[in-house]
Amino acid sequence: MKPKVRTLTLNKEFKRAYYRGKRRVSPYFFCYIVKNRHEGIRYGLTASKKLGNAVERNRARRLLRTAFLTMEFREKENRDFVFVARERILSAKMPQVAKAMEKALFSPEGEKEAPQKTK
RNA sequence: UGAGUAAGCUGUGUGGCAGCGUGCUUUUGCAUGAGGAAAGUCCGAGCAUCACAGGGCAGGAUAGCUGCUAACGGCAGCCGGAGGCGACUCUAGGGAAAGUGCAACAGAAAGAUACCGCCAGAAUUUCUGGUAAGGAUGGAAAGGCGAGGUAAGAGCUCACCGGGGCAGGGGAGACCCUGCUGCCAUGUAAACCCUAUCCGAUGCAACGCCGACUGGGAGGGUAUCGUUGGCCCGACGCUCCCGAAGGGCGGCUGGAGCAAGGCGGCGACGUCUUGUCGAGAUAGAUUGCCACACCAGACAGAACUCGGCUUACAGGCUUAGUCACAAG
RNA sequence: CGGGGUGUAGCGCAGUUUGGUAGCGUGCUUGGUUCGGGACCAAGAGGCCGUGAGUUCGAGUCUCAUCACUCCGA
Repeated sequence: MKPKVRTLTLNKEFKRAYYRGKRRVSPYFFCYIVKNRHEGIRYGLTASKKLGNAVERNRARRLLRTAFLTMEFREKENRDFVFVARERILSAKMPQVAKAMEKALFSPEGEKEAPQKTK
């Protein structure tokens, strides 16, 4: 029922998302969305060392992956998603993360263009 | 009953639905799926590639003895030392008469001497000689303490204690015991150093195979170079780089393996029999929801594999000694 | 997987080799100078040397363990 979802692996693809992508913010993660050509839906997960030890990083990635795979997409969509975990996700539960992701991905059309960087 | 010591075990469990990795079946399922530290990467090995006639220097590591082990800087038992009433715990524990260095300040003096003092002589407030018993300084002051002895003193002599040497005895050895002799040289080697033993280098991103020379690249750069283009993405060029870096497969999990029992040993451990197969990912797999139980779940996630060490850790459980009090 | 470096006053750094007194610049406080401020001059405060053990008479310094940050190679 769902199309096969590929993962992003190359450093190049992540950097492209950071430079070109649209940035969404949530208390639990950042999300970079960028269009691609004919690749379908792809996603990449990032949990930095600042987040905690290996157990906590694994948990953050698991929550994001499980939440992402339950999302429903249109048939012929070509997009890359890159998620960067934030610290608060460690104290979150699954329904909260799923709700936040739904809001970040499908909500308002008036999507912000990579909002003001603090620097 | 209270206090305290040592050793070890466990590390949420069960069920349902959905989902993930691997293997086998094949399109439906079945089996299996993180730890005692998987961690830190501090040691030791296996394995792989390269180098290599033999030896030495340099450099590094270790440091009581005997054993265990594939090996070790690990472990066991014992010896010496330190702490504790005790159970017990801790211990980098070779060499300072091979040599060099250092010991601030204080103190007269830091292994060499006389400041005060004491005694003797000259001399009349100083000099000479003797003296380490006393004072003072210091972490350390002429082996310690008592008696004899002396002008005053001193291992000068003696008893005890301590240290060195020699002899005898015990022990596998470290070392211990006894006797004799007879007191000159402090500390520091986690200062240089000396002695003994050990160490070739690199690490699974090792290494092997497939695929490629009309050249190839699926690598890096360029959000600020060029072409295409209104702009963005993208493609091609450009430039840097590679000589297979990328990809696929092997290496990759059956091993100094694990469990139970017997035998040998104080023990570390060895050996025999029987049984058993318990992750193998490659951006990296264990989760989500529900139910029940327990006073409620800590530290924490395999990345080639083992043996140790070190560090982190909620709660629970077991065993063996000790001391104090009370009762028998 | 492997190999290094750093941690000292609010901030930036010496001192560690060769163990005994912890210093420099800037900032801070007080006083002077000026009508006032700045600059300048003088004086002063501020440090359990990342943490914990050990060696030593004595440790910022030597040894071991540990924590944090950071760099390099494959």
